[in-house]
Amino acid sequence: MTQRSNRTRATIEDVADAANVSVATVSRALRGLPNVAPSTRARVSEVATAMHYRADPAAARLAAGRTRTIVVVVPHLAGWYFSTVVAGVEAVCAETGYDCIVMAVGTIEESNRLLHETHHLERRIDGVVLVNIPISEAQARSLAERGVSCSTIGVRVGHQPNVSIDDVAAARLAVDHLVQLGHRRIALISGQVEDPMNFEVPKMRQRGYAGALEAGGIGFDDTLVEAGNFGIDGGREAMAALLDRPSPPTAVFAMSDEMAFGALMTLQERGLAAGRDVSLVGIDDHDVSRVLGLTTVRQHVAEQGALACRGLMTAIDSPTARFETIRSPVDLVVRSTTSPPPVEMASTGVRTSRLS
Amino acid sequence: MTQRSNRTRATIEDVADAANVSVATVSRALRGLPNVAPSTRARVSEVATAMHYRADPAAARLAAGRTRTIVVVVPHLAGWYFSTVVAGVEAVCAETGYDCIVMAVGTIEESNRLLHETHHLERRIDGVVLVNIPISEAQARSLAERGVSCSTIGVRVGHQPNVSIDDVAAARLAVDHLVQLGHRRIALISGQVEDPMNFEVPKMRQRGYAGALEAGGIGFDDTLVEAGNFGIDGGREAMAALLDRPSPPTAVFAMSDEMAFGALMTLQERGLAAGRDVSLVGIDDHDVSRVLGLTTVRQHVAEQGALACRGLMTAIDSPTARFETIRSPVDLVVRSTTSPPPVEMASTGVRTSRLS
DNA sequence: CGGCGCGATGAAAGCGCTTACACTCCGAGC
DNA sequence: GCTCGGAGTGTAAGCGCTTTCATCGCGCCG
Repeated sequence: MTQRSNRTRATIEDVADAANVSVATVSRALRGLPNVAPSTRARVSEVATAMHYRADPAAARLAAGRTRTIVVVVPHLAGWYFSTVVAGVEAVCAETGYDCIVMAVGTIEESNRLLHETHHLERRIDGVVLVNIPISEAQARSLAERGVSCSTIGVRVGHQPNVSIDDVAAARLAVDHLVQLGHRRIALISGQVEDPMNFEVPKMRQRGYAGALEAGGIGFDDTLVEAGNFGIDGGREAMAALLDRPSPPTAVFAMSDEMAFGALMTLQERGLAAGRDVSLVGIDDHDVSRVLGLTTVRQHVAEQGALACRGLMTAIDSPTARFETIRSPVDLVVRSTTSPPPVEMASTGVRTSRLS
Repeated sequence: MTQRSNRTRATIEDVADAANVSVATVSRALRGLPNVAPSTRARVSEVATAMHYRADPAAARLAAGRTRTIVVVVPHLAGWYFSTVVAGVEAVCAETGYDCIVMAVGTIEESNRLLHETHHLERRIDGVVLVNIPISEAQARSLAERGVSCSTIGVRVGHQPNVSIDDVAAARLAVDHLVQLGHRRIALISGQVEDPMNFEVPKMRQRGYAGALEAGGIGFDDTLVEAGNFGIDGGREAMAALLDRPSPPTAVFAMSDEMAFGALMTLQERGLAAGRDVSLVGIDDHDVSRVLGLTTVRQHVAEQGALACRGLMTAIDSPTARFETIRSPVDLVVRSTTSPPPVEMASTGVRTSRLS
C-alpha cells in the first residue's frame, strides 16, 4: 500500500493498492458493474471515498468512448426563452451527472458549420439538444453515424426525441380570443418566414392565425401582416408599420411576448393604450408579461428543456430507439391588454372605449 | 499509407502515415509548436484537413492534462442578468476554442459542495468563472492547488481576475438622481443582506444609498428600507410593504430592475403611476426596462462576462499572475419612472402632480 | 578539416482509465 | 471423485494523444 503524496491526486491504482484488489475490480466496483462481491464493493468504495478518489474524466472518456457530456445549442444565450430552456436542460444534466456545454449559433452559417461538419462533435460529446435550430435529415444521420445522439425542441427530425408545442393551436388560441372579443381587424406581428434559422415556427403560427380568422368568418388581409425579428425591436417596428396603415387593426397578435413588448412601446409612443385602443396578445408568458399585464399564451419552457434533455439521455443509452414527439401544453392567460374593440364613431373617427 | 475505413475516424497515426512523418511531428505541426519545417507543417495540415482529422479531445486532455474547458457558475441560468453574463462568457469561449460548461448552484449548500470539495473539479476543467458566487480564500486556494484557475464577477478573491461594477457608486448614482429631483422620502428595496449566497452586492448598494442620502442632507430612515429576493416578486412585496407605511416614500430605489418591475406591479395594483405618484429607479438596464420606461443605472453585463472570461484564460495560461479588478462602467438612464415629487396638499393629503 | 550546435524529426514512454480474456475457486451434477 | 460452470478477480492490451529524449544532418567556427 503505497503512501501517495497528498499533493497528488489519487489514481485508480492507488485505490486498488489500498483496497488490495486490482484496478479492474476497482473500476467495476465503483461503476456498479456486476460480478463484484458485495463485501469487495463495500471496501472499495469506502477506500475510494476516504482517498477522495474520482475517476479522471478524460481517461474514462478515452477508454470508454463515452463523454458524459452533452451540448445544448441555441441561437442566443441571453433572452428569456432560450435561457429558460437552457436552465431546464442544465437541471437534468446536474441530476444525471452529465456535463452541460452551451453553444450559441446565431446564424445559419454557424449552424451549418456545427451540424454539417459533424466531425467537430464526434468524440466530444454524447449528444446534443437543438433548441430551435434547423437540421436536415442528412445532418441528423451524419450525427447519428458519428455516435452523437440528438434531441430537438421545435422542429422534429427523424425519430429523434423531440418536444414542442402545437404552434398552430397556440396561435389559434391567441387569435380566437381576439375574435371572441369581437375584433375583426386583427393584425399579425410575425417572425420572418424567410429566415433560414427560424421559419417553421412563424409558418405554423401564421397558419394558426389564418385558421382562427377563417373560423371567425374573417377574411385574411395581408396588409395586416407585418414581419420582424423575434425580439422587442422587431415588434416595435412592426407595430409602427401597422399603425401607419390606412385602416389600422383593432387587435394584434404578436408571435412572441418580446415582440408584444415592442408593440407596447410603439403604442405608448403614439399615446395609445393597449387593452383600450388596441388589443394585444403574445405567446410565451415571459417573466415580465405579468408586469405589463400582457395577455398571452403560456408555454412551459423550462419543462420543455428538461423533457428534451431526458429524451436525449434515453437516446444516448439506446441509440436505435424511436421517439414520439412530446407535446408541451399551452394555455391562454388573459390579462389587461385585451378587451373588446373600441366603438368606432363613424362621423368623427374618434375612438372611445366600448361600454360594458 | 493505409487506407483507413471511412466509417472510422482518422487518428493522428493515419495522418502521420499519410503525410510520411511521425505522430510527434503531426502533433507539433497541427498545434503550431516550433521546430517544424514550414514545408512539413503545410503538408501535414493539408493532409489533416483532407482527412477531416481532429484530435480526440479526451486523448489530448489525458495526455496533456489540459482540458480546454471552463465552467461558468451562476445561481440561476434563467433570468436576465445571469443569462446575459453567460452569453458573454460563451462568446469568448467560442472565440478561443474552449468548451463552456454551465452550472447552476442556487443554494449555499450546492455552492459549497462545488467549491469545497474541489476534487470534483480537478482534471475536469481548466478554470471557472464565478458569477456572484461567494467563495472563501481557502476555497480559492484549494482550487488553485488543484490546477483550476478562477475568475469572478462581483466579489473579488485573492489576486484572481475579477470584474465588477462599483456597486456603491451605482447605487449612489441612482439615489442622487432622486435627491436631485427633490425627493426626501426615498425608500430602498434591497436584496437580503443575510442571504449567504448574496450579501456583498446588497451591502454595497445599501452603502451607496445611505451615502447619497447623507450627501443630500437626508436622514436615514430604516422604516424606508425593505428587503426581498432579487426578482420580480421580491420587489413587488417590498413595494407593497413600503406603501403600507404610515408615511410612504415619494421615491424608491430598487437594487435591480427586476425588483423595480415588481414594484411597478404593486404600483399599478394600487392605482398609482410610477413617475407621477411615486418615482422609481433600478439597476441593470434590463432588456425590458425601456418598454416599461424604467429609469435605471445601466451596466454592461455581457461585456462583464466576456472580460471575466478573458481574464480567466489569461490566468489559465499563467497561473501565478496577479490581476487587478476591472471596473465595468455604469451610467444613469433617465426614463419616465422618475420625476420631481408630487406636491403634498397638506390639508387633504391629496397628491397632485407638481406644476413644472 | 574536425567538431559543435542547432533545427528538424522520430521512437517510445506514458496519461489513467475500461474491458476482453484468462484464471481461480467452489459447489452442483453425474 | 471428477467434471463442469459460473461467480469473482486479475492481467494486460488498448484508447489516441503529448512530450521527453535521442538521433540525424548540416552549416559554421576555429
